[in-house]
Amino acid sequence: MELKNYAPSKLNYIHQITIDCVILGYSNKEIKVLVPKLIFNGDFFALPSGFVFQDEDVNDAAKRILHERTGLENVYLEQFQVFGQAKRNSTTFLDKLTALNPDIVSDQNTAAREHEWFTKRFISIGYYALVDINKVVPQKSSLDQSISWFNIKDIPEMIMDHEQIIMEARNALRVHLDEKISAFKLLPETFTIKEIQELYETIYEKEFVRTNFQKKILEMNVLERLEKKYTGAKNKAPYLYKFKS
Amino acid sequence: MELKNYAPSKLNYIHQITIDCVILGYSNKEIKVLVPKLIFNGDFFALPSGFVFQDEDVNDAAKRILHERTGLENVYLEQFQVFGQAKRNSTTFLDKLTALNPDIVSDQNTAAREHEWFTKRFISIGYYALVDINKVVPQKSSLDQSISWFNIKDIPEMIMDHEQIIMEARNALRVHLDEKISAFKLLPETFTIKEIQELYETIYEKEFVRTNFQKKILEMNVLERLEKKYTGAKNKAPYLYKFKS
DNA sequence: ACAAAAGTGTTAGACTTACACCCATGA
DNA sequence: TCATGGGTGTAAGTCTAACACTTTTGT
Repeated sequence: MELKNYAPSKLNYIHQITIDCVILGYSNKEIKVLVPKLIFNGDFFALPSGFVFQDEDVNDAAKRILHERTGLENVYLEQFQVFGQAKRNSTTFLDKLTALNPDIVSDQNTAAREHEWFTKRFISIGYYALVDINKVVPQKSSLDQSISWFNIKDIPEMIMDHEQIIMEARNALRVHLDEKISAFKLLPETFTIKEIQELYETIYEKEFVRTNFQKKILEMNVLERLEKKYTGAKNKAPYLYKFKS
Repeated sequence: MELKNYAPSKLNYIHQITIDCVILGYSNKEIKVLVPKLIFNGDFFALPSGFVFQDEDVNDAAKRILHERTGLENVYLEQFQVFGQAKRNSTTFLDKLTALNPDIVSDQNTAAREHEWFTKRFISIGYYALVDINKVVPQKSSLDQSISWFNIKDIPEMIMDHEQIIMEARNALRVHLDEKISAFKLLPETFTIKEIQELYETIYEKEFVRTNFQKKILEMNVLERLEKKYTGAKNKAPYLYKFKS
């Protein structure tokens, strides 16, 4: 494969800044991260990333990158940390990449220019996004071979410090969860209290007492009670709720 | 005045990234911010700022900038937010500056190069620092006419969005205060509980009940009780404390 | 009627808040 | 001995955690 059509150095981007998005979803009592696998030979996994155009707000760049991979707009998105270590460059990654992909660039001009772009040290601005996993149709970028959801507890080896970025995103989420719960979009439109509880238990990796959890959530006053949900199970049907808007 | 000796474009800095430091101190029941006034004609106030060297950690750059202005090392320093609006450039500031300072650069090469450096759009990484105001001997940089402490409630008009950056720093401090007991970095080596209380009241702009505050602080288990402090006042002498290390 | 799960109520303990009280200090 | 402010104790109120009780569902 060739990089002809991927030449960030030609575009009007700010240099040495990347945006890395940790896109979080929830299903099956697991927090999932949307992780692309790159097209190159060798198993390279990298967070959905991108650059900032000269005339673009940083937050808008993050929204754009998120939209490209998920097709979603109006997603909950939060800038949580800057990763700015000096040795934070792609050299190791690129060495491995070019060793495994000798034919990666044929045109020497492109090679030199893109090599210069990519071997520079990057400062990364970390964002995390919370999405309704059922609404997302993951989109590959031109550099992606595939893109899929991974359990956050079972992330493959990733390039550079991307595993650390994911873990810091989870820490930030834990800190913010309660105070911003109604903004969160990890659940479908309607849901039962049990489902919220399972979500909380997954995020914090601990269990909550059912009856107290129910009260705590209801007393937050952010839920609107809807009809009951009859599943056919031989027990009392739970109410459905949605977030007040 | 001339800019001959200040030519960031010549140095090996990362482009389009600045670090802005909100240096916070405390005295006289006021939170103070260390604000330099620039050497140019016209009243230009700007946060202590700087750039990141190619081979330098972002956090280290912040420490360096802080050290330059305060002479202090091992200061409490926290990265709190990235300011990344696209229209966040110095154009307005530079227009005003050059209008008021027509002789600012004599050498046309320098002028052009530095102009290009400064008119680009910058992404700023905001840090706040908490310092013992008595230990700081504020240092002017080569661009500063003066540097002094301002009550955070009485900040002069500043360039670009620097006033907003200060307010966001205060918000971040309020959120972090208890959990990181960072407040103690604002006090001298030894202090009374009354002094901590006044500090808290200043930061949160609200009053606390003396007796309960005392208990809360002592129960944090981070203070070591020292000798009494005899001031000559005709009342019981309070204990001095220091922060356990 | 029964098991299972949802929803509500109740009680003990922990933590907060308000304030009473005593103590040390210097005039 | 008095006024002042520091330090401690206590009682009421609020919040939290554990769990008992009641309700609803389908077999």
